[in-house]
Amino acid sequence: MNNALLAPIKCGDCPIRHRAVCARCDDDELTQLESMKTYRTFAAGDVVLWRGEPLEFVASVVSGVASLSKTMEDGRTQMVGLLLPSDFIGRPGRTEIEFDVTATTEITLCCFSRLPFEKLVDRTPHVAQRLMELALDELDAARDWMLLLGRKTAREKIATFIEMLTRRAQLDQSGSVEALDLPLTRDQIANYLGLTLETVSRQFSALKKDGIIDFSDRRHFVVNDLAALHEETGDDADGGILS
Amino acid sequence: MNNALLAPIKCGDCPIRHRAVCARCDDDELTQLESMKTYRTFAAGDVVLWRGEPLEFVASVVSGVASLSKTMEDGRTQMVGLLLPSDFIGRPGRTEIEFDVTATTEITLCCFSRLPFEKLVDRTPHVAQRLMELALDELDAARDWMLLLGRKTAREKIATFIEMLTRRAQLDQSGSVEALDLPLTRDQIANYLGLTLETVSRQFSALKKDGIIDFSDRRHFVVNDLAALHEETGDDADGGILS
DNA sequence: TCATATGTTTGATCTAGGTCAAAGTTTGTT
DNA sequence: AACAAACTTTGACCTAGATCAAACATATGA
Repeated sequence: MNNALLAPIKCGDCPIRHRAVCARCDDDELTQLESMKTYRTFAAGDVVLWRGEPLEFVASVVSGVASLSKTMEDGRTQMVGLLLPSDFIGRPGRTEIEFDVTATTEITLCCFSRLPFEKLVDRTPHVAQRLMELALDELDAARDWMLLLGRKTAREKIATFIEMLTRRAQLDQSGSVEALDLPLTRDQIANYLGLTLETVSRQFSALKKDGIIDFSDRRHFVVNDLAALHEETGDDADGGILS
Repeated sequence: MNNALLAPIKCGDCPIRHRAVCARCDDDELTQLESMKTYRTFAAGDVVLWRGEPLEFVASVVSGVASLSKTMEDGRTQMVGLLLPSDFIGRPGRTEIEFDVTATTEITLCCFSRLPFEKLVDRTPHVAQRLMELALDELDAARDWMLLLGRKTAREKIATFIEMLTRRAQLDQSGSVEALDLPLTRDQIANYLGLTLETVSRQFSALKKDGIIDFSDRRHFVVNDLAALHEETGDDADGGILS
């Protein structure tokens, strides 16, 4: 199978590459997708989807960041995923989700109505194949995170998180060396890493004191030494966390 | 779509229902599957697949239990999944895995060579659909486990684990009330739950002291009070962990 | 501009679960 | 039966990270 043909492509005027769509889609398919496309914007803090709510659309993140999270009865919450630009929301064949999706920054989604989209998927096996790819990528990411949650120290967790944000930013913005956006509050980061917000703050301070990162303000950081940062993640040389 | 048609069915003389195969498979497809089927048995402790090793086969677990695990350079390990009878091993479109698969008890797999199986999948969209279902189930299970690893106490983790084993046993053996098999050592359970083996042992002792479970020997337990056990899991009434 | 709300940092203290150590159990082997 | 290897339990102690508390920033709005 030709991998180039499976590479994600741009779709209309979206600034991102839709991972669910690829160069094997013919013009007719792309036109159909284009015609069912609508944009939706949510403010930081808005809930995009509640757990158990019927799914009306699938979507790609065009800009901004959203979180997937699970909450226990007593309020303890754990993020189970982060949606960054170009990530896909949708579960082929499922009509609901079992976690909340919340915008952590202002976010714009490129939405496709679920039913027409699924009909298109049923007719086009290579799109179905691509969605399977995405599901397996998410599964790999979830399992990497299980290792992080179960076995890493607070410092390793923070280093892994910053490295992941840096990698993603490099992928998307092709290597700008400016300060990067920290799209979550300390509290949200804590919920992502299985820590408390105080521990997150302390570890940020420690990494800063050690000269590995710097903060221009509390929502923007710079990595001074990527190799040193990687050393702190606990992952082996080639790097465990991807996507 | 008719759900009954998507229910897993028995395949030849396997004592389990293959989740990857369903009643929509026609006789021709079933015959093809039957012809590419081989059984493999591994002793407790054997590695079924190493991380990074090319996948030669996909398989269903017929009997016994295997674990999926990730290991850090310094030896810390975290299980990222358990394979119980009827579970499926295989990643459509992927040629390798990024975790180790190890038999934790003697295990028998019903294997299908990967390439012929994938060709069959490509020809039969409903099997592809079913594999997508399985991937999404795994993803849901992984995310439930992320909540467990990130936010639950040792006691809640142990209770959740025992409840999960009990649920699965009820599903498979239709409600026998005898002692259930504990298919992992204390050390393996610790690696599954993000704990140490000593903590696992102490929590087992505590639950026993509280009359919630009993041990006939160290590899067999009885749940005296399922409702009380559920109370200890931290999950809400309807129960979070499925699979 | 001041006031109030929302985040963040830092310090002091506490504790769940880890670590270290030793004694029991079970299982398999000769 | 006796020994060894593997696994489990229990106790004593320790520590990473949680909890509690207070000061400090930064933003929003009247």
